Amino acid sequence: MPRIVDKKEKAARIGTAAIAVFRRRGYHATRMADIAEEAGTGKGTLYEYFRNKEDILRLEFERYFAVFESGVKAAMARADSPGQRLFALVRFAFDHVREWEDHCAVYVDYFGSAQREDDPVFSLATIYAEMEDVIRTLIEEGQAVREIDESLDSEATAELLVSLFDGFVLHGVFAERHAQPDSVLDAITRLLTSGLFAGPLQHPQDADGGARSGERAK
Amino acid sequence: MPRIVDKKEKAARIGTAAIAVFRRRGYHATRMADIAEEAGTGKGTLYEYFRNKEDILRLEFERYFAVFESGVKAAMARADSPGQRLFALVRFAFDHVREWEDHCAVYVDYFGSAQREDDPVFSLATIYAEMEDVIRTLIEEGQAVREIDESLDSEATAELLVSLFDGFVLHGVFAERHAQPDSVLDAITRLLTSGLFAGPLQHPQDADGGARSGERAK
Amino acid sequence: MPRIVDKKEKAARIGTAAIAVFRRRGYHATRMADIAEEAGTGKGTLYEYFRNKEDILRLEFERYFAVFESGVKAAMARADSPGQRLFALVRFAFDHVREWEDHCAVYVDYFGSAQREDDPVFSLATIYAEMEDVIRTLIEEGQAVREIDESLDSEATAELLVSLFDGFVLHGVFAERHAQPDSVLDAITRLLTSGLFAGPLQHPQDADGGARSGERAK
Amino acid sequence: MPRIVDKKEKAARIGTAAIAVFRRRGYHATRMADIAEEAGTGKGTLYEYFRNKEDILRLEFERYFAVFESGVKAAMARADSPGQRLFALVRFAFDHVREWEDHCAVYVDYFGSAQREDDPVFSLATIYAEMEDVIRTLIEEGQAVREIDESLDSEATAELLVSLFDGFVLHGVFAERHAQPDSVLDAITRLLTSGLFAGPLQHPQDADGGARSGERAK
DNA sequence: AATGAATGAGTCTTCATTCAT
DNA sequence: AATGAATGAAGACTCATTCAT
Repeated sequence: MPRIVDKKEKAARIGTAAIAVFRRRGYHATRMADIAEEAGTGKGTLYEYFRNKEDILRLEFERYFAVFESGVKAAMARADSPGQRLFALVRFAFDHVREWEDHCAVYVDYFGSAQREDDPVFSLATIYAEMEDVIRTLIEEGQAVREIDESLDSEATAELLVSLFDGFVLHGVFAERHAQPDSVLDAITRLLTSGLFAGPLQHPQDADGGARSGERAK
Repeated sequence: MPRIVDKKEKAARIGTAAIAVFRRRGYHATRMADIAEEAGTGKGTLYEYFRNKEDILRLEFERYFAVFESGVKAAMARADSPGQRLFALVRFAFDHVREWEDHCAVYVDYFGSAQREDDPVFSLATIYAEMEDVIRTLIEEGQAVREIDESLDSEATAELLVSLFDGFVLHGVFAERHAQPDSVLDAITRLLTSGLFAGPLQHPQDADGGARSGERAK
Repeated sequence: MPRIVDKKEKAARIGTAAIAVFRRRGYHATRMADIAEEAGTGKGTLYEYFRNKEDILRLEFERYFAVFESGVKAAMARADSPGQRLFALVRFAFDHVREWEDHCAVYVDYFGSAQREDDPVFSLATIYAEMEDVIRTLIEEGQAVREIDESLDSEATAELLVSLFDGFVLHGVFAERHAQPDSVLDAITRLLTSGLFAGPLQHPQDADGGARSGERAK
Repeated sequence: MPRIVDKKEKAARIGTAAIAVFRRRGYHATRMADIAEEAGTGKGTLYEYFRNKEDILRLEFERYFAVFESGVKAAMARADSPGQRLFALVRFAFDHVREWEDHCAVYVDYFGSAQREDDPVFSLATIYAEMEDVIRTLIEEGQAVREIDESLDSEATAELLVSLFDGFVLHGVFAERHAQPDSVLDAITRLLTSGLFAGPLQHPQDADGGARSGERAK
């Protein structure tokens, strides 16, 4: 008999509004009043749907991540070889990030300062570790069937790919993108496929003493 | 005269202390009192050397960036071809980042939320744009002398490289690194040189309708 | 007509529920939502029966006090001499308090902080003054018929008895009672009847200068 | 080199101011701003000396209680027999309460609602239990040397005395005192010494069925 | 009549910054 | 020059009360 509301939908509206403001002003600079205003409600109403400021972010993150996870699964299910699955995974991840750009920017902001390794759902470290594991396995499977170059260090390459992904996200936050995102994706494809150089590169001798270098170039 | 040396040194001590605490607790969570304690001074003293909290970060950033810039110049001066200069630049950047890891982590934290396009010294966007410009030019020069594959989109690839760099930084902040940093650098070298795959990859047909895809793969 | 019965009964249910929660959590810490939950209604419903939070307490207090007043009258009507009326009054008061223990505890809580001398029904000061008046009169009547020791200061003794009563209440709130309430009542009876000591007590000389003491002991 | 302050003294000033305002407005209704104003400082300053609102009360309570405890010891040391020690204790307690009237009123307010049995320093129940123990022991010692009537129930009487004390405090909070406090103290002395009545009282027959009564009167 | 969703006034608490010493 | 005591602006959060349904 009181007002009837779709609680889920209203929570979603608030969550979306919050992400928008977080993106605009940054998580820390955002006041609850800002979120309320953006969502078109009173301050108190926010607390009917979320326990506190951090909780709004957490719940949005869970939503974001659930979509990501199921998307990854679907994308990989459509591919037939380890290498193609790897490709599908990379492609999906980059597309997903572009679609959830605001969320990503906010997570960089938020996780950039807070290490909360206690909460596994909210722990980027855990999520990254899982991602790297999946990728590493794909690389190794690809190597087993000679689809991927056997000389690759699978662990390092997995980390590299996740880093590349992170960089793509971060770049969208820090810098204005000048090139078309599509063309950057093409460049990534190109890079993964055949590297940058036209032919074997003549490597420079390490001039700084080579302390950290070793036998890096082939 | 000795006064001046003292001043500089004390400012440096405070700056270093601040970065250390920022890294540990995050910029926002760090209180001036924390910095003072870490630096072994009183709170009030901080304001003898810096205008405010943000100023401490800004000045450290300038120091970081000055070293970076001169290092880039030196590294490039030692190489003889555009491709090698590009390589030298990438190598130096990654080494530099590892050496200034705390600073980088703090910048991710700080710039992750604040967009201050007003202040050109403090604007990552500007700095990134410059970096990308240098890299793009190198790529184009490399292409002119057929050292670098002419089919590369120089702008997109420049952005990609900077992103890769960002990702490397970010990953150190967000995730624990599992692979040795050196082996990741090797993987990067490897990737730049010849891509991931053993031979031409058979690309999957895009199953999701290809809305965003176009003719991405060659 | 049945509506009216319902109304009264529901108000009573809410009032009882409120007292129970007030007792458990304290008046200030109790939220209207708690009362609603305890009463098995919605929050809004409370306001159909009471103007506000304080009003719930006020109305319960009036109910409590009405029962007390009529009980006092009945008890005194059954006794035949001033001294016996005094005894009956004391006995009834203590019994009443034990029966309405939760109410009493809540009043201590509530009146402990709020002085609202504006509302005479709700003013403990007024009620106490009346009680003391009744007792003082009884004492004086008892003294007139030589039933009560004439050397007693009737006003001070009246206040003492009310204080003793208060203390009994308060003690139930503050401390866990260790002795059986019945045995405490017995001790009170005993005390009123013949004091503590076996014979005349040799009073100590006041060593602290006796500023406040004077010739207190006979 | 910064402003030099007697931290102890300033904390004391704030504590005293706080008690005064708590007394006037009640603990719950008092805002930190009120305390600050009364103490003649800014709001923030309060937090330099106390962790939070409750802490102000807690620390004042500890001060109050320390004085009480040492006073009790001193008073009892000056008396030579159990009965006289009991008297000295009672006298001191009542005097102390009058001197610390504001504190007592505030404690009634505060403890009236909050049961915090977790915190042993702040637990009235513990303190009361200790007091009752001391008194009970005194009574029993007095009985052993036939100074105190052996028919007394020592536990119940101890509780009664503490209750009487409580009541005296509470009465000062709830009601305006009409009789002179000194004369109430005299009445207490009188009561303890020889009860209220001139001779053996003819007890009324319990008319209410006597469910709770038993053989209370002699 | 009954309800609980909505609200914003009100409060504690934090902390960057100032400034007397 | 160095300090830390003082401060108040600012912000998260609570909860009595209102009111649309």
